[in-house]
Amino acid sequence: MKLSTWNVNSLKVRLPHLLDWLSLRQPDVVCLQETKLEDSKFPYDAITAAGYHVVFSGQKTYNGVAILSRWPLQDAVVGIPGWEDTQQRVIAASTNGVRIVCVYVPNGQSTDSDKFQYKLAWFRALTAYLEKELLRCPHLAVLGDFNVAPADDDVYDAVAWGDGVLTSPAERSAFDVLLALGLHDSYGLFQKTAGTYTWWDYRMAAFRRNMGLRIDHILVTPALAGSCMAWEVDKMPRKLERPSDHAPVLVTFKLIG
DNA sequence: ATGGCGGCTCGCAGCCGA
Repeated sequence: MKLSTWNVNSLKVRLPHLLDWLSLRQPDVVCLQETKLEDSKFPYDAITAAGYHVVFSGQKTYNGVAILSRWPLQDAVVGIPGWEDTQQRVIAASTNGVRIVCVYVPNGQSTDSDKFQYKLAWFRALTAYLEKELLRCPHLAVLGDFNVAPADDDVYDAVAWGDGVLTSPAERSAFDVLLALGLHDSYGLFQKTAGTYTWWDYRMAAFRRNMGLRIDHILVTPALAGSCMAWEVDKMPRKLERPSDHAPVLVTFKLIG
């Protein structure tokens, strides 16, 4: 079973890349972020024609999330239940016995902004939500763009980034609190390689110079971690013309059944 | 090194992302 996550930065623009990538890599489950599409404009037909079931929640211009799966998707839940949010950043569903939670964590803009306070509040709400979900779902994975580089090794120049947004102690603490619920960052299950990133700025030839951050993550319960065989960031789509600034991340599981 | 890039919009400039 192969699970993946990809911030596509506009599904309208990136649909050809996505369809090519699905055909090439054949992931079983794909979580998408920043679709930037109203639900009425979601490319449902193209994705089902590619052999995937899909659930989605979007809005105009910003945000928007979706889950694609080879298997039927059941019990879809949009947003964080009981927590009001006008921004479409979370969708969850069950497929092939695994609870999938797709997240697009707020960016935060700068640590002294209102948007940063929203980011921290959002993390608290997500944590409370997942705490309950974990009680009933031993096979659960949280995939998405977390907008947090958990450690200095996840930043091409930790000194330059300092305590700013994406690397601040407050955000790293929020991320750690999430893991403390009983989730593993699947990247940490394997040998780490220096310079492993999932996002590169469009500017400054950042991708060519590997000036990136590891901010897209796949978190898994202990039951899933035990069958996790591989973690990978696929840099190929980042090399295409008009790429997303994020590359897809994949994990492979050896599951019974 | 946040500016350069690239997405979006009742667009032609400004907001937002990371």
